[in-house]
Amino acid sequence: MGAVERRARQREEVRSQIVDAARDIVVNEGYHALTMRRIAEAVEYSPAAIYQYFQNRDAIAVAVTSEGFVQLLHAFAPSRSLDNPRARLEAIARAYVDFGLTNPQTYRLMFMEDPEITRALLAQPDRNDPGTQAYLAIVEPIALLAQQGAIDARDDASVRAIADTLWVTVHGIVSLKLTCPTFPETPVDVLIASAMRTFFEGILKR
Amino acid sequence: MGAVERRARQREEVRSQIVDAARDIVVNEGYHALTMRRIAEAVEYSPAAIYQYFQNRDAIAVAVTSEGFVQLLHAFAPSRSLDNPRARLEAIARAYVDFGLTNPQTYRLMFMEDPEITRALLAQPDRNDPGTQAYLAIVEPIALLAQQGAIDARDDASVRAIADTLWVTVHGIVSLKLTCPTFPETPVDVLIASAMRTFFEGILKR
DNA sequence: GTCTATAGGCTGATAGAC
DNA sequence: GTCTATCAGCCTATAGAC
Repeated sequence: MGAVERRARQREEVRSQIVDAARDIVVNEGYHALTMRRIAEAVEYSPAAIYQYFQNRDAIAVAVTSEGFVQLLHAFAPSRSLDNPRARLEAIARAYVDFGLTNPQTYRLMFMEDPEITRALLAQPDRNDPGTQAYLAIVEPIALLAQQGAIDARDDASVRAIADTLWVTVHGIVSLKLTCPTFPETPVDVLIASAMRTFFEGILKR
Repeated sequence: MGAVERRARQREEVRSQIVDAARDIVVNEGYHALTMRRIAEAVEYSPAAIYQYFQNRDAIAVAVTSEGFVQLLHAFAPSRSLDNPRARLEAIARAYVDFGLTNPQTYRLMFMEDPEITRALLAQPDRNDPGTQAYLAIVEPIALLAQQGAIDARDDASVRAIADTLWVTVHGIVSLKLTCPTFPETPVDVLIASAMRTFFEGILKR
């Protein structure tokens, strides 16, 4: 026993060192700085060696982005204990914006940079990937509100339309602030409060 | 008369040929393809000659982006004839999303790529640049609604907070669709209808 | 003003030795 | 598996001839 498993383990070890190094480069210098040479330098291998572990640079970028979705899902964890669906949604929305603003380069990679990378992780029908899980964390409380009759949403598509409305709002806050930090001038906490208030006033029946 | 003015005119002519070529490259291939060599090839000059007209590549990118803001402002023009502030806002919001989706590479350059380029055009106190004009096109109808007592907005900052809420919403729709064209699945016309309905239900007093 | 030539970098990816 | 060496490009920007 052992030799095969040990080698597989060592291989995984090196792979994760590569992804760790790549993540550090992206976080500190942005996606544009993610080159095979820089990664190789960081893990103290030759650039050629990296290709034994990843087919190309894109595959490494996808691995880093995938980690980002895991982190985002983790950022949602505390909110999930809230029973009240509105409170949960609001906590998730704030966690989302907070995640994006505190991990700007990761967020850019996940949602603003290369559609191919984003598609590789979000466009799959697989309902167990972290990206879809994060999405469902938004959909579920909305479905609950619909069930309770608190909002108007006859079918599944209507529930998802409202969830997507919330998603584009928080994504809009993050992505605009990342590219235009000073204009518009509304501070981000005021902006998110206004957006949340407007959203709930807009969807809740009265 | 003549010699000095003619040279200035010719100079402007070449400058605008350069910007036109740069815009075509961005529109057809994206910002990453905007290189001095490609621009020079398109205008049939040597790369070195371009530096007689622009200090560097960034200055050309700023000029292209600036044109984008002019185009955006033009896209708003038809909406401005609408007297009803809500109808005007809704028309502007739809024009905004339409502009972003039909000019994806220009939109990326304006709002999703390089914060330096965006700042060069948006962060100035100058209230006459097209970017600020476009922003004011959103602020004004909101101020009107506030004046009419249709919404709750005591002061200027509150008006701007609501305007910014609308802006991040439409920006969120465009920028998410540009990077994730297929996920979320809500079609863009349904999404914008939901977002507009939610926004107005959310801000209008009843 | 415009050119050629070039400095001085950078990139992803691969062949072939060990 | 890992290396060195290299292919085959790409880039911005400038010096200096004309």
